[in-house]
Amino acid sequence: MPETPRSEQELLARARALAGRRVIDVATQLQLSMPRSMRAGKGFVGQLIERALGATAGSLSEPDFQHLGVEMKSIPVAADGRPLESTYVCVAPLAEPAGRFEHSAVARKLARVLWVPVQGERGIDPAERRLGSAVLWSPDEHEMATLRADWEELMERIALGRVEETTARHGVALQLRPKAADSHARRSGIGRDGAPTETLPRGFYLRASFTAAVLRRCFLAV
DNA sequence: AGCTGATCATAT
DNA sequence: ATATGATCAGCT
Repeated sequence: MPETPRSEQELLARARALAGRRVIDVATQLQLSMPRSMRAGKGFVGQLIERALGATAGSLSEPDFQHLGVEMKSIPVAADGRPLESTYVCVAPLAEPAGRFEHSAVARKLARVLWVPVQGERGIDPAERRLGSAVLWSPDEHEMATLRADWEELMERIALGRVEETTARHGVALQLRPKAADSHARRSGIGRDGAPTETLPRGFYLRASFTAAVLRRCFLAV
């Protein structure tokens, strides 16, 4: 297990040293065996890269590299570099939705992100998928405004007890989607009358259309 | 073909 | 139990 990087530059250098390598080679080096399938190992590649880079936050509600304030996200991409999936950000607070965007978990996690592209096409054997060149990103003014507007809209709906009628169709960049073991999971929330109720746990996700624009901008600058 | 709602594994 | 890491599968 590598030590945690001491600077952003060191983190980026380490991440870029992974570029071009296959998932199975990184796994072998860390003495990890491959899951039977991506269905059975959904988080495997992300956790593999966290280990390879020396992330520290575990399952805490903190950026992966706490001392650097950097969140690492592996992102499955097609041959043309476009993301194939949305990106999970964090759980949505359904019971105590007060607060300002600047202090939200969404804003803290997205303040600085290390994107690590990974070949994600379903036709490629998971073991054979290659890592791409990582990029560091912070939201620009426009991206930040979009994220804030989405967050405020979604949080307002939660606060007003309208989470049940809020779907993944809401939000330009950020969406609210189920985040649970299954559809029977329940979490405290706010009901239509403003009274406490039980509802399906949800998380904030970035739409693939948004991360596509982010990656385009990052790779243009490189 | 893209997207939404559902789901799988692991850490603490 | 609830956070993290995500991808799957079926519908539009």
